[in-house]
Amino acid sequence: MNDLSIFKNITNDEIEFMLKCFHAIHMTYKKERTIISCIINSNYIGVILSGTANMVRYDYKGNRTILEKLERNSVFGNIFTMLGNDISIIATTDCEVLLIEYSHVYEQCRKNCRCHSIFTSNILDLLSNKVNELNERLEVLSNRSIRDKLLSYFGLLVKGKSKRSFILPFTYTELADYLSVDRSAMQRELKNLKDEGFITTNGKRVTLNY
Amino acid sequence: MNDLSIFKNITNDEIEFMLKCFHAIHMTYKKERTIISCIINSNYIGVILSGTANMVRYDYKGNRTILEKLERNSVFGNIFTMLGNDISIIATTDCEVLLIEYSHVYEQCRKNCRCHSIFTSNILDLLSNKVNELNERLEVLSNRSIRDKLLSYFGLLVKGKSKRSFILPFTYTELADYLSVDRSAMQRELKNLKDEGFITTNGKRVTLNY
DNA sequence: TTTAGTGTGTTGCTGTTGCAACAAGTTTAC
DNA sequence: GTAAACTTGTTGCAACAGCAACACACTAAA
Repeated sequence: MNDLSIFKNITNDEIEFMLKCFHAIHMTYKKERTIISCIINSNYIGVILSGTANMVRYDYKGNRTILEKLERNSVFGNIFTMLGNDISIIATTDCEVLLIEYSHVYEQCRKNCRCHSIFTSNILDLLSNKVNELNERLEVLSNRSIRDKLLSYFGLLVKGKSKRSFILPFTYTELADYLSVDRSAMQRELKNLKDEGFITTNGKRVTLNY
Repeated sequence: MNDLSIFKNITNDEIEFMLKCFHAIHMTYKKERTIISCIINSNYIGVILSGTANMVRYDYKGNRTILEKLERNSVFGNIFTMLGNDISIIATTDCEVLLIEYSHVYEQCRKNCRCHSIFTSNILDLLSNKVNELNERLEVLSNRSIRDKLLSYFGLLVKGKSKRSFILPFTYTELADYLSVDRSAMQRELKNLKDEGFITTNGKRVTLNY
């Protein structure tokens, strides 16, 4: 458990203690199921322990936007993204999720434990990371053409890596919904990029040749 | 000063003390000037005390994107948005800015003052707000057409208000760069919306008729 | 093993958008 | 008060993107 960002610098013993103190709930969800807190009206933080899920929104036209890909270590909840009628989280494989009521974090617990302040500081780090991710996502979406959206997103996926090659975390259908573009138009543009030699693909493996 | 979100629940006396403790710097910038910290490599938080500014990014094609409109009470800095070679903040009127080194916030000051923990908690609130704003911005940009981007953005501007009317915080040229669309195409779409009776405009005052 | 469902790849058509260009109105600075 | 710089409003044109449709994988369930 202490490999999770939310529990960074906290020992396993402390984590066990905290989970009781915070009344944390351990949930499992089958593939395709909607992950919603059983305590929908309260503020909670969810942590993905295993499996993958997509945070999605459907607009009034029925267009799906994939807001975020969630996997082990990902967090969600109202302090990160308000989940409402239009936004939901769908398990893309079987999932284990930990739910923590946020009120227990705000209200200093009686024992005034050391781990509590570390936990709060971890939440701050997670929030700061979230802001970063959103800024990157914004940079991708602010491109005016599908081509530039693709190249901008691919650029992010190789950032900091030595190889200019990666495995797409999405199906191509999902990718289109992540970039907020029409799938067939995106497919066409991918073909153009391949024909012009900018990229090479092999299934979900993409290599940038520039 | 204690009307500023970053100093919420802190008395003016305490603020004065903190500003010394944090080695805060008070800067002024003339209209059109770039607001950059004189301590560019360190982490700082900037607070706009007066005036307005735009956070902008220029892509490789020279397209400008307005990321955010800043005014009194707005904050910026690396924990919110990494300011680099491509992103900068330009004063749109004369500005007063307060710069606070973030290291002073992390490292608990020797006096272990009450206000310090309130300050940290305020930063957390600001981060959480920032995440919210970014999510809203994302919702606007994820619309596929200019029309839907406009309507989605206008919807945000009247959200929670009783009147379905507002003054645009941007010039129309800036608005196009905020929505990441071509200005003339946007102008054309605004005209369509007016012709179809969805909106009425009078200078920067926009009224929604639905 | 068959079938239903979903992802991938492709194309024609059409409406939308970006670009360039220009005129007219406004603001700012000298 | 005038010139320069910028914003607003408009249009034609060409490129692009969205939509619908279909064929062909591949996967998962019956």
